[in-house]
Amino acid sequence: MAVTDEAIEKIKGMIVSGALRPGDRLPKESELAAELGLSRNSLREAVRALSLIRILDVRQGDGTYVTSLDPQLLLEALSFVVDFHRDDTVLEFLAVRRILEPAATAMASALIDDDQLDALSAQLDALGPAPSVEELVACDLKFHRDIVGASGNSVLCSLLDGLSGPTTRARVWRGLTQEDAVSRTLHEHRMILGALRDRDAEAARSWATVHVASVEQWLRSTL
Amino acid sequence: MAVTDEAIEKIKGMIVSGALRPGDRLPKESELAAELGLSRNSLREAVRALSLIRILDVRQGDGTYVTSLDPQLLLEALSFVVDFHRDDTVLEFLAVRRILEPAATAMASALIDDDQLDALSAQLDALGPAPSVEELVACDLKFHRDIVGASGNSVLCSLLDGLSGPTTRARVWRGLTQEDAVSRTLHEHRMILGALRDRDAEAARSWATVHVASVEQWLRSTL
DNA sequence: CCTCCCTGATACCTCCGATGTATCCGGCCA
DNA sequence: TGGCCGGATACATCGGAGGTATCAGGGAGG
Repeated sequence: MAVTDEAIEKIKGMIVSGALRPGDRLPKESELAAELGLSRNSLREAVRALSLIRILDVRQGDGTYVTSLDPQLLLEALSFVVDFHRDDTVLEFLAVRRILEPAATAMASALIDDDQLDALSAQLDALGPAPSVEELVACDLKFHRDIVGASGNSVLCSLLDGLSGPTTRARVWRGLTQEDAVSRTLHEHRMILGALRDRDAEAARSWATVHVASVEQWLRSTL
Repeated sequence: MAVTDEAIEKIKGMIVSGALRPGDRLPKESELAAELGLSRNSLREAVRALSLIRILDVRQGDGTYVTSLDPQLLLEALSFVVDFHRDDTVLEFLAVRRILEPAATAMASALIDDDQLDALSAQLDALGPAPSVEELVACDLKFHRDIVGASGNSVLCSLLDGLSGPTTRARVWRGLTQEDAVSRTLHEHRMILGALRDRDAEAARSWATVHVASVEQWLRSTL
């Protein structure tokens, strides 16, 4: 195995074993390189790779630190990976989202509090009578993100966040090509919100399923 | 932004835009470095980072290639990230798996063919009367992987594969500490298989839920 | 006495050039 | 024809030099 890969494994080992804790500072490049038995150049490759997936946080002039290792942070890297997928696999991502999103919405129905519900209502009302496509997509993303965030499972939340990336483009196209998609989407949002207010987990789950499935159906017929 | 990060973005852009296709070979280090306007050393950091998450495949003495970009390959990187999570977030991962696995099992009930069902049966029968913990865990992983693989959704399959990593340790502990876990697990496996043979999606979903939930419950009571 | 600016130390950033090593391919020999 | 061998190619690794961002501490000014 290459020395750089060894270094990646060793640093990973130090973190997993607990020798390095979240927020800890690593020895400076030259020291760590000497400690691991490789050149600074090769060590930098290892650090850069771990930095890309948010394991390490490098700050010039300061030092290199272990990140918080929060699920949210680590799964952020997922969206980077997801960006590389071509359109023909978008349907598979959407199918997974269709499984997760209804479950998350149902979970949220039991945990979301009144303040959050009011905020969601205000958010929907804030949309003008003729919103732009960009506004609509942003609102849609925030609406679902807030609900999933109330599910109480940060892994689930981050995962859905990452998976929603590739469907965003699809939503834009849909807004551009399908006229009644806007009003239908807003209606579905209000129905989901209503189900959450009623603490009706099954209704919330069903409306979320309908919501994702409509995008899926449209996309399937288009490709 | 640092030149290395710029290089990462540029290479990503070349792939996403289609200028570089899966399997394509990149220009050699020195040429690509000149093309992107940075040193070979800095370029190597970018390439190494993209190599860690399976976007690029570097072969010494040959060249650097774009991988197939299959969802399976890219989500392999997920398990690397998941390894960094501490035990206190295992429950959240397990909760996500509890959502996905039943859905995948239900999907498989409609698609799995007789040969695959026979293979699963043979696999369960192959376990001796007193299997070791390692054998049991390996068998358990393979059993679920094969079923999820029959769901027809490779993204779902890879995702579950990645998420199952951290629960593996839990399963080992369980096998070590809970006496009747072995026979109960095997019984649940047979019931899942029976539901698949009957093409009974709802029964398959329920047995899969029971299966994951039992691990979740045990883990919750232990931590 | 407190605040602001400057300066030095520290640590990462970027580059260059050289050497080692694995792979591929074409020519040579049996 | 088939296998062996050496050159060409491209990545792997190294050591050092100069640049830049950050932080902490000291001194001038209010």
